[in-house]
Amino acid sequence: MFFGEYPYKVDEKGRVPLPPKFRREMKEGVILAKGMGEKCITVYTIVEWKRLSDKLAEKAVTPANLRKLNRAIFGSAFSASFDGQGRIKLPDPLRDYAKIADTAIVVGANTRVELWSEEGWQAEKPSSEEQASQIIESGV
Amino acid sequence: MFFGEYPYKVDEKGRVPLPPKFRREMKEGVILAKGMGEKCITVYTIVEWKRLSDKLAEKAVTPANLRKLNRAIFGSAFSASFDGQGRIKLPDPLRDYAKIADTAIVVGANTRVELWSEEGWQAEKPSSEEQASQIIESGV
DNA sequence: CCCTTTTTCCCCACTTTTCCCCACAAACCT
DNA sequence: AGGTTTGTGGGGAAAAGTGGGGAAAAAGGG
Repeated sequence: MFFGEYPYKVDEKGRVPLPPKFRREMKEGVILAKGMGEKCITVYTIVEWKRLSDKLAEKAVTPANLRKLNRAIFGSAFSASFDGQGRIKLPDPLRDYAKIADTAIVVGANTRVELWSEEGWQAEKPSSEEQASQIIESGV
Repeated sequence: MFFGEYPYKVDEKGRVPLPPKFRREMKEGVILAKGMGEKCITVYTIVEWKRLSDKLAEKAVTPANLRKLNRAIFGSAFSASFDGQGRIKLPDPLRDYAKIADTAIVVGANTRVELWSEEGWQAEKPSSEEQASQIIESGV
């Protein structure tokens, strides 16, 4: 379970730390992929990634469909592991996609972790909060 | 069950005590999150947090919806535990959000606890009392 | 195919923050 | 009144954030 919002520096080598609490649930490394729909990088634990890709595969009705799906999902995914300081290297294609320059906002989103550029996060946050408050006001 | 209203100092390290009576129901630590709608910090027991987040997740109708919800709810939540003196460290993003400077008003609100800035609480209290008396007058 | 250049990865180093512990004074309870 | 609990402050050890050097591996060009 991942919580919270943490700003981290991305150094010249493209490395970003994740919070120690997150690392402890990611000992076997992580899968980095494009955020679905959103301009961010999604960080999956290995088990979460397996669950997701299995679930998607079930949904593909035709073989051609499945091939396209696999291409899209696996084509933009990279595995990564931590260096001695708890950092991962962001693959350039993903870093470009999310427009992350020298600061990354690490956001815990329950089963997943997301990496945002400062600007991207400033834009997304209100929209997510809006969505959330609608659901909350509809009665909890 | 949490009662009452207590002012506490926030020290230079961002630590706030909770009343001993509250602590005793929070031995396994707490989850701090943004007040929903209000500019305060909400303190949940672990079980209360689980109940809330599960309930919210049920309400999401689409995957995109659920992603935004998780982002908003979990992204602004932090886990915390008590030091030897019964204090917790307020995460900077939440402290900023609630505009808590050097004094926090700790308010017991039945299943939850809230942390307010002095000014925020002065503004909110009359509005809550007003609302409450309307509900009470409508028949208890 | 080999040599050069670039990238990756592991290690070390420094600074800041966090967390755990101790200390004291005020309040409370009996 | 005396002992216990609680509010408040701070010191110091440990952990985390940040930056960089250099060997190994990969890529690219002649």
